[in-house]
Amino acid sequence: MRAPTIYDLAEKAGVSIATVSRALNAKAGLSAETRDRVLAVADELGYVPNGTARGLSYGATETIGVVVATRSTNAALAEEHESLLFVDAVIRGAERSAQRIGYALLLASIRPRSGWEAAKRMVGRTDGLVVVDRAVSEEAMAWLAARHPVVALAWDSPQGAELVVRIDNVEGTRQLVEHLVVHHGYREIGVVRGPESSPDATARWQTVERLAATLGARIVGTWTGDFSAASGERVARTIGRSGAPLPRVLMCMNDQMAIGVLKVLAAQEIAVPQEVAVTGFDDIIVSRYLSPGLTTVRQPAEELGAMAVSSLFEAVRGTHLALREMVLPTELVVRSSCGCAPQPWYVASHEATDPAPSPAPAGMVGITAMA
Amino acid sequence: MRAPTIYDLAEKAGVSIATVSRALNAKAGLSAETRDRVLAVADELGYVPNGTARGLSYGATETIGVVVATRSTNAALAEEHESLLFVDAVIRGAERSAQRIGYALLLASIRPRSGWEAAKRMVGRTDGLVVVDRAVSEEAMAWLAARHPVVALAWDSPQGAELVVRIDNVEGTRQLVEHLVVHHGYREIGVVRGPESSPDATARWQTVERLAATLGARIVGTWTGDFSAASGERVARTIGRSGAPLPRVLMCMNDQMAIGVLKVLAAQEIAVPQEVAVTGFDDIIVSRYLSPGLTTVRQPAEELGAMAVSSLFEAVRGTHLALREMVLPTELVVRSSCGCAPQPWYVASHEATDPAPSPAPAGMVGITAMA
DNA sequence: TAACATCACGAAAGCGCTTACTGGTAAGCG
DNA sequence: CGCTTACCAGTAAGCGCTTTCGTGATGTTA
Repeated sequence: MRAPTIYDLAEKAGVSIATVSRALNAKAGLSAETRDRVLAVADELGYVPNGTARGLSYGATETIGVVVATRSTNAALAEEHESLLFVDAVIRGAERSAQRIGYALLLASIRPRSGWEAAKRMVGRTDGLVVVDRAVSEEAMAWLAARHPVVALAWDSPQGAELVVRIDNVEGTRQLVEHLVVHHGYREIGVVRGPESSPDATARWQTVERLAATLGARIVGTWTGDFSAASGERVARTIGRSGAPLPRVLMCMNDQMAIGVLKVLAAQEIAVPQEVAVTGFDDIIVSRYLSPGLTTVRQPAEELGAMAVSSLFEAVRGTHLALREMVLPTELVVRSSCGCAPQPWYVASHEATDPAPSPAPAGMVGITAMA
Repeated sequence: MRAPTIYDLAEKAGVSIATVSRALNAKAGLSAETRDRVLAVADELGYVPNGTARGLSYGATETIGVVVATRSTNAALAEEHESLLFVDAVIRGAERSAQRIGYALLLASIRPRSGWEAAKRMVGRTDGLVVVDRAVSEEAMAWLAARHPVVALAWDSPQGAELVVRIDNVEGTRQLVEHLVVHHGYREIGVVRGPESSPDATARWQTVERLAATLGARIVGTWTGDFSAASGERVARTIGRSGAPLPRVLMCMNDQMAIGVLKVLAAQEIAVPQEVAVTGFDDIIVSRYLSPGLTTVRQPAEELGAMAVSSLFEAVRGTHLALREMVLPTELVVRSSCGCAPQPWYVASHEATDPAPSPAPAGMVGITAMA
């Protein structure tokens, strides 16, 4: 049972295929009766347009590709899942945005030893690509960007990408450090850093270092994790074993490591925030459900994805866009792990359940032409 | 700058387009020199095949669509994210499986008031569809399945779907109840149920009810949530306000509700598991990082996605498949919220960090012909 | 050496659609 | 009344690829 084509519709409606096409695409220059007749037949036959044929003829796929990285080589390991929370949110945002403009979303994941063939193939199947968080090498990025509209997401300044969409790590970190040092008066800071390879981790750490000096606090120790909760655990146990006094606050460069740290501290019955305060970065979903609730910096992951797709769309549509960088704002989220009083119940309840109006989509903090 | 086509390659290599096509697709009947010459030219020009043209000519898109639901109407609300954890894992598994067979993955989300147009459109752009967790209505499912290969994931027996892939809720629940009643000897069980509309929730609840009776335990109360952590909070506060004595164990029909419950209990300084034990279902990522670690039942979400795609592929390829149902096994995950001793550190560490060999992909517990 | 199989490649059809271009009819105008 | 214009709808080209069929060259057999 072959799927019906416009030829079938044309025959059944007694018109030409051109007319069918015009009716289906709501083009002008068709009488209302003809249009309705065609649409009725289409409905009756359960017609669905063939996307490949349409794309070939129209000259555009109306599809946008999202390229993400799956760092772990082992699909069954927890660390893979963990590191992907951010990516999942980005994908959701991208899908939402794509659907709004009538585009489809094609997904490809780059695995450690898989090479970037999957990304390459997407060039011939999409109108543009969103490459998330260094999913491919610089060279691959340059290759892709040379022949396809590409936006780099959460990636500072890759070669060739027309567009960069990222968050304002500096401002988010600044607010957090200020809260800890100025508001709480903490003077001794321990830092759980992220992987060297991560631009986010680097930007956050450099800001902590710079601001701590400025504000009169001291970095009393740094440890390096890989952004996974497991690495947070490892770091916390290392600190415990060292016998050195705990810093007054442990700033973790993302939430997942903070979660690992909190778990170790709870097991060792070290009171948070009384003995040591702990903070994260990202505001992943569960952070609010930890005890104590994790003070962190919210990163608009969905908005990033949505913004990437919509700017890509404009780049494809619009005549041509200047090289641009979009920086989305972050937001300090104060819960109780920093030493602030726990929120009263109704607040927590409100936060989690209230169908309050959506916060306006994160606006752009700055759009700067890149040199 | 137009993208190079096989015509460009043909001209530059001095052969016909047929030969180019044969070289690119590694077809037989080509001399090695010719093949290499064509491939060299393709490489030089940075050729990427046009997927739409290929699909149109070849008669298959080599794409599989995944249709998921986004229940929340408000993209910015936490509940949306929460309910999607499972879906994210499914998508990852599906993508992995698709990539392995050289397929692309197209993603569409059905939003509350968006209708199922997005799913309909996918029929013309894919070779098959995976519909997750009642993302579309029964009628829509029937419509889709009537004209496209469709597999229903985590959805009992929709009209028309050729394939159903789901987990063994009954066995997972059975193990959990047995652990609580037989091993721990708990006799008074409170149940935090999921939404009526969820087949998973229903299957789990019915199993609890049946087994409790069989094993001599009593259901001392049931409350209904909507699978979100926020609803878990609400339920826990309701229980607290009621003044009634706590059941010895609160079985939550998924992890997210358990997380909400745990948060309230922690805030009210009710000791878990000493005063009340708490369990979940799903084994989402963070469950192991809670204090106490959440005892739950692991649901192989990624495997579900992978299995759905690979069976769909076989259904498309193979001559024709009988109606089938695939049931993936669940696994009881004992942590400390049930009253078991906390795992020694090295175990937790191992669980989270060790690059141990992947557990064998979950095998099928049963493949049964559906009537 | 004739007859025939095999091999390597080219010519051309066609996948289902969009979109110029074209034409035919009715209305509007001087 | 002859002409232009507007409105509808049909004809046909072509998007970039795969694949069938055909053909000349080469190798094989009696």
